[in-house]
Amino acid sequence: MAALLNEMFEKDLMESTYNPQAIEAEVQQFWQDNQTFKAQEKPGQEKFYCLSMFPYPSGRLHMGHVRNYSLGDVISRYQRMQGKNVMQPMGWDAFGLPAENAAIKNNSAPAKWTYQNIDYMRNQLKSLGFGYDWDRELATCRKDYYRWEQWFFTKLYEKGLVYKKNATVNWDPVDQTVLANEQVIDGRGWRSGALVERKEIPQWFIKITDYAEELLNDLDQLDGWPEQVKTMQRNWIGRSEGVEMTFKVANSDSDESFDIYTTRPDTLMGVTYVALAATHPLSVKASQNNSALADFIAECKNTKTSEADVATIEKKGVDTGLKAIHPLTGEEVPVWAANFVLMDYGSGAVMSVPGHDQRDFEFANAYGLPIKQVIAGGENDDISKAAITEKGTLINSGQFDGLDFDAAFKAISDELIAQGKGKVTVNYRLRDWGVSRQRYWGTPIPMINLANGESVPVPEDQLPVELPEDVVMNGVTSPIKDDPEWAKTTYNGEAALRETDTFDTFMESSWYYARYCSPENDTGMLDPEKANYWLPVDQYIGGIEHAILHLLYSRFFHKLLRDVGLVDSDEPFKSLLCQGMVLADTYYREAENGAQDWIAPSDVEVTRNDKGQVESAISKLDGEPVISAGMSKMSKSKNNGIDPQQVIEQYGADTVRLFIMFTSPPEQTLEWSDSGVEGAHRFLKRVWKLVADFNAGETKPSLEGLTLNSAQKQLRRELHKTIAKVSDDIGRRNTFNTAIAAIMELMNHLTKAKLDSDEDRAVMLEAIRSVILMLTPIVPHLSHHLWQLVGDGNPVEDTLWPTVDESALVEDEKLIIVQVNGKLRAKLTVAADASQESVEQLALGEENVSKFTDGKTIRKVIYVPGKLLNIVAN
RNA sequence: GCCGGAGUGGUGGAAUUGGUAGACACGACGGAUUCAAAAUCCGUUGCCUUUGCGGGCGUGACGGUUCAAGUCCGUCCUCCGGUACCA
Repeated sequence: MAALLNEMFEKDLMESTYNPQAIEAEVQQFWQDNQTFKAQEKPGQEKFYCLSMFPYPSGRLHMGHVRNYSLGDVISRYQRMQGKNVMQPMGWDAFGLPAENAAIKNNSAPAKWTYQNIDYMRNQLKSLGFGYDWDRELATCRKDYYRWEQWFFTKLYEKGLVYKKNATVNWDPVDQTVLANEQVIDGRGWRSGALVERKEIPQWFIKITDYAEELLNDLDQLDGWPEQVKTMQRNWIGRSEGVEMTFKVANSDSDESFDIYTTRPDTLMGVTYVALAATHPLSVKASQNNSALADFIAECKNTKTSEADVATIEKKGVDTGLKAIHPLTGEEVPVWAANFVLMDYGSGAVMSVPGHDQRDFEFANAYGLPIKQVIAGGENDDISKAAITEKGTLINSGQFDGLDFDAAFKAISDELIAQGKGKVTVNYRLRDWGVSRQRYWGTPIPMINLANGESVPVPEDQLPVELPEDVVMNGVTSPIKDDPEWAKTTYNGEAALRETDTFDTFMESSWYYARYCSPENDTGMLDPEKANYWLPVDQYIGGIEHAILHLLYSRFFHKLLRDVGLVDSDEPFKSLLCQGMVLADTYYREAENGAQDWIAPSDVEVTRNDKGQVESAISKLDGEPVISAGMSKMSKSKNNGIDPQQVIEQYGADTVRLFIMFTSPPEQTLEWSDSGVEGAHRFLKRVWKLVADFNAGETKPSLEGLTLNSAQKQLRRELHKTIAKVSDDIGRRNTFNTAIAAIMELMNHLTKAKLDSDEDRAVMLEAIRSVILMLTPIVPHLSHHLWQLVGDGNPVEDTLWPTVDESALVEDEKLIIVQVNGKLRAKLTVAADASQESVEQLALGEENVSKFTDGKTIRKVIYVPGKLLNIVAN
C-alpha cells in the first residue's frame, strides 16, 4: 500500500507541474548520449543542409543570436521530421577588430579573449537545445582553417585573379595607423582625436569584377532568395551600358588626356565643364603653380572615405585652369577639381551636364558655370530651377537634334568610334575586393615582398603562415608589424619580407559553409565528395544587414571554388531567410550635463491607465520617474540588452524559443516584452496540463472502429485543418508566428473538449500527439518529455511529422458573406453544394439585406462560390 | 545622397491569389476561486453612436483604378537596414 501511494505521489509530481530546468537538462543529456544530431553522408536519403550565420565570439550570446539560431533549429528539426538527412553545424567567425580592442582594454591577447568567449558561448548554445553536430565545429582563427584560405589565395594569384594597387584608407596621423570607418568619429580618430586623413597605400585585391556578369545573371536562379536581397545585389553590381571617351587637355605642352564614362552619351552636347578627382594626376600637376588648387587638394584629404559621407558632403570644387577639348564640338570646356569625384572609382573624372544632372546643376549654379539644355523636357521644360533628368528628344545638339535616347546613344557613340575617340562599354558599379587590412587579428596574407619590389606567393610547402597568438597589444600597431623578426624570410636563397597585412575577415566567412562538410580534412581545403553531397546549403539564415557584402562575397567564393574544381554547384545557398533585429524598450534620465543616462528596462516599472496605455515609468531602484524613449535595437550604448541567460534560467529555453518564434514573423523586427515571455510560458504550462489530465486516465484507445458524434468530428476537423496550416506555415511560408497561433487556437478547443468516452479519449489522444509533434521543432525539450508519456515508444526526434486526414476536413456547410455595394450586411450558412440562385434568394430574404436594396435596382450580382455574394444596387 | 524595407486597435501582430479588417497573444476592465494574495479559470475589449437590433468611421498622408483596396497604381511623410575597413 505504501509503495502504491509512493508511486502515485511520484506520478502526480511528474505530471502536475512543468519544471523546465529539470526536463531540459535531462533531454539535452539524452541528445548528447545518443548523438542524436550527428550528421553523416547517406547517399540514399534526401539531404538537408541547414545553416545559420556563425557568430562573432563577442563574449555572450545576444538575443539576435538566439533568434537566428532558434529559426535555424526549428527549420532543421522540421526537415528532419520530413524524413530528411539533416546537417546543422555551428562555428565561430573568430577574427576581427573587437578582439583587438578587448585585448587592449583588458591587457591580454586577442587569442586568449577569443577562445574564452568561444567556450562560454558554446555552453550557452547548448543550454538552448539547438540540434547541432558539434563534431563539425570550427573556428576561423585556427590555423587548420586559415591555412586553406592562404593556400586558396595563392591559387587565385596563380590564376591571375589577384593583384596589388594603391587604395585609400583612413589615416590617423598621430597614432600613425589605419583606422576602420567605425573608428572615425566626426572625422577624428577615436583614440587619438586627431583629424583623420585620406592616404593611399598599396593593397591586395581580388578580381570580383571578372565575375560581375555571372554574379548578376545567377541571381535569376536563386528562387529561394527574397526578392529584395536579389534587387539589392543587382543594384550593387550595377551593370550599365554606356560610352567611354577620351577628352584631350587643350592648354598643355604634352599630349595629356583623360577618360570618362557616361551612361548618358545623349547629353554629350550639353557638357559645359568636366570634373576631376582632387587627387587626379592632372589636378595634382596643375596645383604646382595654383595655390588655391593646392589648398583645395589638401582640404580634400580630410574628406572621409565612406560612400555615405562622400555622397552627403557639400559639393565643392576649384578651377584647375586646364581646358579640355570636347571630343565632338572641339570647344574648350573648363576642367574643375571636385570633392565628389573619387580617384578610387572609375577613371577619377566625370563629364558634367548641368542641364540634365541634378548634382551638376547645383554645382554649376554654385560656381557660375554655364548650363545648356540639350534635351527637350516636355511638360517640365524649365531648367532655371532644376535639371531635366528624364530622357527625351535632343535639341541644341546640331546634327543629333530630334533623336530620342536610343537613337542618340547610337549616333553619338558611332561618331565617337568613327573618330577614334571612344567606345561603347559595359560598366559595373561593383569594384574589385580589397582584402588587405593593416591589423593583427586576422589571417596573414601569404605573400612575400622581395627586395626588388616584386611580390610572390608563399610556396605551398611553407603554409600556413602562422599568426603568433601569444602577443602583447600596444594599442596602435599590429604585433606582427612591430616585431622586426616576424616578417623575415628568404625566397630563392635571398632575404625577403613577408606581408604583414592580414585578410579582410569577410574572407573567412566566405567559405566556412563549405568547410563544414569536411572540417577535419588536413589534406585539402575541402573533400570534394563530401562537399558535393551536402552543398549547396538548402537553407541559410541570418541578418538582413548581410544582404550585400557577406552574401555577395560568399557567392563569389563559391564560383572560385567551383573553378578550381572543389565543388560542382554554381551557387552556395539555395534558400535564404533574413531575420529582423531584436529591439527592446529604452528609458533614460537627463544627466546634469544634459547627456542621457540610459536605464535598463529590467529596472523600470511601467504604470498603465484603464485603457492599457502606458501612463508613466518609474525606476524600481529609487521610485523616481524615468523618460521612455521607445523601442530600439538591443545595445550596450542604450543599456537595453536582455541577457538570454537570465531568461533561460527563469523560464527555460523552450519558453525563450517559443516567445521568439511567436512574437514576430522572422523577417520583421522583434520587440522584446517580458509579459509576452510570460504568455509563452503560460501556454507551455497549459500544454503540460492537457497532457497530464489526459494521462491521468488509464486508456489510450485507437480511433479505429469507433463512430464519432458531431462534436468529435468537429474537433477532428479543427485538428486536421491545423495540421494543414501549420505544415504550410513552417514548411513553405516560414511564418512560424502564425503556425504557433494556429496551435494555440487548437489548444483552446482541446482544453474545452470532453474526456468521458473512449471516442472522446481517442480523438484527444490523436490531437495531443499531433500537438506535441507540431511543437517539437519549436519547444523540443518539452515535446521530447511529453512524447515519452503519450507517444509510441520511439524518441520524438525519430518520429515523422503528422499527416492530414483529408476525410476529416470535409465540411457540409459553408459560410457566405453577403455584401450590398461592397459593405457587409449579412452572413449566411448554406449547404456546401448550394447553387448561386439559392444563395441569392436567401440573401435577398434577409431583413438587413433587403433594407439596403429596397427601392433600388439591382445592377449586378457578384458571386464568389462558397465565399461571398456582393449585390450592386442603386 | 543612393539602394532596399517597414508603417494596421492601448501593444506585438493576423488577413497566403483584390473578397468578413483586427486571428493568436499581451495589456486593461469585470467576475469566479481564496481569510487574503499569487497562480488558475470564465467573460468583455478598434473608435463614435444606439436600451437593443443595428448604423457610421477606420489599416502613415493625399489622390486614383475596381462591384470590392491593408493588398494594385501615383505623389509624399516618418522610421529602420546597407553604403565596400563593424561583423
